[in-house]
Amino acid sequence: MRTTGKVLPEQARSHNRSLVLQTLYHRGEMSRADLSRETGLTRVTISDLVAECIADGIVREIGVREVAGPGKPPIVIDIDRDGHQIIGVDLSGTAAFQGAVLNLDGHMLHRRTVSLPVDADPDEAYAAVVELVRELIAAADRPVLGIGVGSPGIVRPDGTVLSAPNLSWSDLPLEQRLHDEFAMPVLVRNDANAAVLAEYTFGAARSDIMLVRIGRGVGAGLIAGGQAVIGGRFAAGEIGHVVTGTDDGPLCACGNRGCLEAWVNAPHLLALIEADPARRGEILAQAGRRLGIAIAPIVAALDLSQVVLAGAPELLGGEFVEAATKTLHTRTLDGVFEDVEIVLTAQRDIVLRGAAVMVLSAQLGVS
Amino acid sequence: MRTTGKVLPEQARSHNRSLVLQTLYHRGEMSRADLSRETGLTRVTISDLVAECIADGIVREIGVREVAGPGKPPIVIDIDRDGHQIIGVDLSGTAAFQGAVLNLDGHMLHRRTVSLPVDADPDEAYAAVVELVRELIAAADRPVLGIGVGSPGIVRPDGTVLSAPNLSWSDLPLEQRLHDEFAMPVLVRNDANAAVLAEYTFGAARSDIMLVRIGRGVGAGLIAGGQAVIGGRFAAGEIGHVVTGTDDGPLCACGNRGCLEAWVNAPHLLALIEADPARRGEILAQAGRRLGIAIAPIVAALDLSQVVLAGAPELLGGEFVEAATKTLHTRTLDGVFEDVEIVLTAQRDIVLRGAAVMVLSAQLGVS
DNA sequence: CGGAGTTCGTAAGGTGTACTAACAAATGTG
DNA sequence: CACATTTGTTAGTACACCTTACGAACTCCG
Repeated sequence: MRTTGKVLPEQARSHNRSLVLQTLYHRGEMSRADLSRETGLTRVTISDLVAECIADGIVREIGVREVAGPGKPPIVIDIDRDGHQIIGVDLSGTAAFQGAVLNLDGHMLHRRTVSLPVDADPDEAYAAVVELVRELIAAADRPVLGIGVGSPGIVRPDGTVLSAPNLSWSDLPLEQRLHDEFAMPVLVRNDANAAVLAEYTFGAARSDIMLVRIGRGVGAGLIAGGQAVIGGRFAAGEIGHVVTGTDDGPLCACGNRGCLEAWVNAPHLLALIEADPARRGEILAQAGRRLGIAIAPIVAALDLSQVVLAGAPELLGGEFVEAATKTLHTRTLDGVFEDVEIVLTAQRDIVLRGAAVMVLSAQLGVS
Repeated sequence: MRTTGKVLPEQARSHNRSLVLQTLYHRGEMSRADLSRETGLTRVTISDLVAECIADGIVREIGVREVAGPGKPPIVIDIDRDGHQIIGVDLSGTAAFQGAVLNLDGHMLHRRTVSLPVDADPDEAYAAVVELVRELIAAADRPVLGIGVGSPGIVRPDGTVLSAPNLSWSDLPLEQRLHDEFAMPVLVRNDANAAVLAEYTFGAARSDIMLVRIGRGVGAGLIAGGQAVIGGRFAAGEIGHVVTGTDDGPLCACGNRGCLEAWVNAPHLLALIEADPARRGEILAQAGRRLGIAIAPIVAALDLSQVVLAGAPELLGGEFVEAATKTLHTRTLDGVFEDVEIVLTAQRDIVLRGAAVMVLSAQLGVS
């Protein structure tokens, strides 16, 4: 694969520092000697790296571990999970923006919401984001590590929102403008990409997963081989308007017929169920089958271990996920893909927590 | 993303060495000063790295460039593209195995073939591979950099063929056994993965592509963000038995109906055309549409820039690729995926050349 | 035609990173 | 209580890349 760029000793050091933090983050409290065994770096190097992290206030010494057996008792250290805080923002709501102050573990400490006027113009929407972030920074009671934002639409890796129809944004350098405004690290990414990061970091750690968000629209975030998939046009995961099946289907807002989003969007399903409550199970199963049809080629092509759904559990939880799983299995090769799971995420506020992971990853190298 | 492992200074050096070779490989002849500007490393470091590569016989000084302008004329250096040779092997044929000796540019210097008895048992098939490699090594007239093998079936990253039904192989540690046999670097990978590497290295350099091989079977190799996609079960690209469409379809060898492979495999298309030559165009267009249906979700999910087809050009070249492209565009979101191309590869012997790239990549860090 | 300026490649010495070797501190074991 | 074991630190070494400086070879211009 293409070599990316030169590596200087300094960068190697920061890589090893990230390795230490990553290990501490996921394994929890441990001694320097444990870290040395875990990472393969020598105790001397670990001591040096840890001293640096302690000086930065990222790591702290907990105390001495009482241990049976010979030898000097180890000093237990850990990430100082409450020493810094992260601002997470979710712009995917239709009527309001959600925000939260989180600790480094991704736990929500304070929540804020700003409602968005109907048909808000781009500047109003931006002003609402700024107001939300300002409130959150005021609510934070520890140094803030950075601001993570999950935005709908297509977002460039530099945090420019190329197009977000719901917010009437196009080519908005949101990350840059928020950075200028608040003078701290800012990361802006697509909402579904943020969500899959949360699942990857806080959920069962598979290295190949797809997370499908089903709400008013449908969008996915993908991780392949432990790497987020971005795409050449930064539009990876935009599967909402893939035509699903060869038998026509409902009319979609985009003008086509049979788009996945037209089949399975939440308001559509709720309307169908309200019109005929008795057929609820059948309606949900039909929608689940359509999801299975759409994702089967993706699961096979990427050899995904797991597909995670995020959306209203009362819609997606029962007949929907069962029908989707069954359809996925009947439409892919037996013996290889028969153990692929479709599950609902256990995470609440998955975009907010994903936005926090973005900051963790960029600032500490942890995810 | 998960940090992979510790980085020692020695590894940083080998990374930078690969960067130098990579740059030289793709840009061709240039001076040390050019390399310094291109890579960002200083002239001093470049001189050091280049000296090491020259000592290893990988790089050579070509001569002094005649140049207009002031300053000392540069000494032009380049990869010694004919100083070493690579053995490439393609096991995807049904009646015979193909092999070749290639130079570092991927040009074929000598070809060999061994025919495979019908219903060969696993040991006979393995013996045929050994014989082929032995002949190729004898034919090579420069030091051999390594042996690359593209095998059908599911291949683990360590070169163990987990299952290759056509060859009756299962859990065959082919890479290890060939390494024991020939005492030189050996790389065994899936044939479609090898093919996409060839396309990536020698074709137009997009960083997100899928290559679909259509012959007796259908298989794909994927590169996302410049990284080969492997998959949790090492089965990425196994899209042959994805059911395509919701209107039944032809019976597949696997027992299902409507698999992509059942729709578009070459013998099937040839049989249909022979039965009714007048409908040739219609038959090919129908098959192309099925391919478009199957890959549309994959293109959208990964945001691929290009889908490359490898197979018989007389089948895939005309109506097939046109219908596939049109279907892909009508089934994905307009304005985002409308410029995705489906093209036939310009490469001949793409698996052989991909096998050579595997060796280049492993030994020199070049791809 | 000779000096100034430019570019290339190399040499010498400095900085940063991780390593090995060795040691003090704190504990369990015979 | 001597000894082994484990932890964390100190001292010195190896390595990679850097900055600075210089000789070589060429062009340009007075």
